[in-house]
Amino acid sequence: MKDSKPTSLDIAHLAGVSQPTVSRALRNSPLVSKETREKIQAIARELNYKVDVNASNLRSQSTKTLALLLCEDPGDSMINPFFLSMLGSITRAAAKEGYDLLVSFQQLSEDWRADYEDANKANGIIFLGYGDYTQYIDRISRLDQAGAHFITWGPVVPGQPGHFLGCDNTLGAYEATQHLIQLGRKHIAFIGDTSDDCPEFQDRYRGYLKALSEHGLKYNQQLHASANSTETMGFDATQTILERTEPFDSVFCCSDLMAIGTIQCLRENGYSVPDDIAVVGFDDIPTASHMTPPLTTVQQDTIKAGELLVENILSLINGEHIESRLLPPQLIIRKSCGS
Amino acid sequence: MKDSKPTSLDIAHLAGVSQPTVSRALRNSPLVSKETREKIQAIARELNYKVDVNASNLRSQSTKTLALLLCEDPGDSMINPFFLSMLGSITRAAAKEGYDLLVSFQQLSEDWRADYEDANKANGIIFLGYGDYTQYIDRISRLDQAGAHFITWGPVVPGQPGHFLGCDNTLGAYEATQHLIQLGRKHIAFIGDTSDDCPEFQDRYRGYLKALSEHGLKYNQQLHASANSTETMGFDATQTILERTEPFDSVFCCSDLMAIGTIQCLRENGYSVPDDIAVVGFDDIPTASHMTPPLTTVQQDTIKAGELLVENILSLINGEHIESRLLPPQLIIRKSCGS
DNA sequence: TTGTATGCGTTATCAG
DNA sequence: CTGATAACGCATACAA
Repeated sequence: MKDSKPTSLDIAHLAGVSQPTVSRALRNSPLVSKETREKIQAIARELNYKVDVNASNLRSQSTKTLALLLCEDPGDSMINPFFLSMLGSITRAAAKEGYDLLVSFQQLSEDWRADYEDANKANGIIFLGYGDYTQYIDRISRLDQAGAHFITWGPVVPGQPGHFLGCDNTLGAYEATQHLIQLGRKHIAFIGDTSDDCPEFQDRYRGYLKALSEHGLKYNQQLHASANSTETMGFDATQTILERTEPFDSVFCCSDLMAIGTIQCLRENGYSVPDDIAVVGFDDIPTASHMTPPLTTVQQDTIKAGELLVENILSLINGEHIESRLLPPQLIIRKSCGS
Repeated sequence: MKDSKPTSLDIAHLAGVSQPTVSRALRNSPLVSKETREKIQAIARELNYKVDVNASNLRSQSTKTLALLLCEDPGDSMINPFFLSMLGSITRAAAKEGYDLLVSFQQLSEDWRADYEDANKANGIIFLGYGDYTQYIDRISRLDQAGAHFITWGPVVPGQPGHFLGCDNTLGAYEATQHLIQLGRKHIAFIGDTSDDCPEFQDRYRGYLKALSEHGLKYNQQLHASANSTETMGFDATQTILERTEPFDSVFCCSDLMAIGTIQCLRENGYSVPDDIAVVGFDDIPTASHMTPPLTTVQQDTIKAGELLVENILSLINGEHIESRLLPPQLIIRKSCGS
C-alpha cells in the first residue's frame, strides 16, 4: 500500500494496450502475441502486480477456494493429530491444484454459520471429523438441496446425502484383531463408542466382531467400553473394564489417542504391555512409533486421502460424477502386541 | 444452486425498497427503520440469502480474511503438534472476530507463491514456524516494504522487519534447567539446533547457559548436539551424545518432539528415565502428559498466543501501533525428571 | 491478434 | 430515514 495498488488498467496504460489484453496476457492466453504478452508480464512483475481475487472471482463467479470443516469440537483440548495430518495433506493437495483452503473448526455449540455462508466463499466443502456427522445431518441435507459441492471423509452413512471418501475401517479392524488372535490372544477388549454418532467406530467394531467369530472366539460384553477419541477417554474406558474384573489379554482401541490412554492406564495398574496385555490402535499418528512400547496400529494413508478428497471435490465442482470409495488400510506391526 | 442465487436486488424488489436499503438493513445499520429492517431480514432469511463476499470485498476493499503461513517444511512427515495447536487457537480467535482463515504451508522448495499473492487475498498474515525465518527474510522484507500487515510468531530477530509475538524462550529454558539443577543433576545435555536458522532455540540455549552459570556449573560442549524438532532428530542427537561416552545425568530438549526421541533412544540404550537420566522438553504438546514417564516440559499458552496474534494483526490492519512482546512460559513438572 | 462495451453484486456517496 | 447513481477491478462476448 505504498502507492495505491496497481490494476490491470494501469498496466494497460503503461503498455499501451487495452485492459482486457492485459488480463489475457497475464492468464497466459495464447490469444495474445508472445511479444505483447512478455511486455505486459514484465511490467506486471515490475509493479508487483497481482490479480485482485475478489474482482476476479466476482466476475468469473468462482472462488478457487475450498473450505475444510473440521467437525470435531476439541473444546480447549487438542485436535486429533490424525485430522491435523489430513489437514496438512489436503492443504498441499489443494495448493497443487491452485486452490486455497479456508479452514474452520465446527464447534458443536456454535451458531449455524459456516453452512451456506461458507458455500458462498468456497467452491466446495470437505467435511472432516470422527464421523459424528449425525449431528450435522440437517445442515448437510440443506447443503445438498442447495446443490452445494461437498464431500465427507468417513464411512458411507445410509440416509445421509452426499459423497464419501473413507478408509476401509472394517477391514482395518478385522486385520488388527486377527493379528492379536494369531499371536494367541483370546480375550480381546474393545474400546470405542459404537453408537450411531460414530459410524467409523461402528465399522471398526464390525471388523472386530467378524475376526472374533471367524476364529471361533465369542464376544464378551464385559470387555467392551465406550469412549471417544481422546487419551483421557481411553484411560477411563480401560479403567472401567479393569474394574469389571473380567480377565483379558489384549485391547483393540478405535484410535491411537485412546490407545495412549489405555497403555498409561494399564501401566498404572501394574500391567505390562505387551507381556500381560497387548494393545493395538488405529490411525498411526506420528507418536505411535515413538511410544513405549511402539504401537501396533492400522495406518490410514493420509497423503493419498488428502489428494483424493481434493481431486474428488474438484470433479464435483466440474460437474462430473464421482463414486464414494474406501481406501485400503495397512496394519503396522510394532511391539505393543509382543511377537 | 437450485434457482440462481438470490441477490440484494431481488430482495429489494420483493420488499419494495431500493437495493442499497437492503444492503444497509442486512448490515444492521441504524440508519434503517426497525420496521423495514426486520421486513428485509425476514425476506433474506426466507430466501436464504447470503451476501456475496467477493462483491462485498471488492467494493469495500477489504477481505475479512487472515492468512496463516506455516513456515515449516514437513516434507511428508508430520507437522509439529505445537503448531497445529496454535493453528487451532488462531482459527478460533479469528472466527470470533468474524475473520476467515486461509491456511497455507510454506514449503521451502516451492516457488514464490503465497507472498504478495496472499497479501491480496487476506488483510493480514500470520507467520508461524520454528523460527527459521532467516530463509524467508527476503520475502518478508518485500512484504514489509509493500506495507503489508503481518506478524511473526517467535523471538524478536534483530534486523528482521515486522512485528513479533513469542514466548519467553530464554526464561522457559532457564526455569527448566534450574529445575534439573535443583533436583541435583549436574551434567545436563542440550539438544537443539542453535544456529541462526533457529532463533527460538538460540534463546532457549541462552536460558540453559544462564542457569548453568548461575549455579556454578560449566558448559560442556560434548553434551551438546544439534537437532531440529522431530522425534527422529532427537533420537539421533541423543545417540550422538551417548557415543561420545561423556557421562551425563539429564537432558534439556528444545522441543517435546525431540524429547520423545531422546527418551526412546535412552531406553533402547538401557538407561532408565528418570532414574538414570532425567529429561525435560519444551512446548507441552498433548502427548507429553501421556508418555511414559510423563514429560516435564515448558508450556506455551497456545490459546492466549492465538488470541493475541489475531488481536495484534487486527490492530495492525486498523492502522494501530503494536508492540512486540513475549508471553510467559510455565514449567509443567511431571515425572520425567524424578522428584 | 486486439479493442470496445458491458456486467458480476455489493457498498459508498451523494442528494432528497 | 431512503433512493438514485456510481464505482470496485476484472473477465466475457463480440466486433474489428
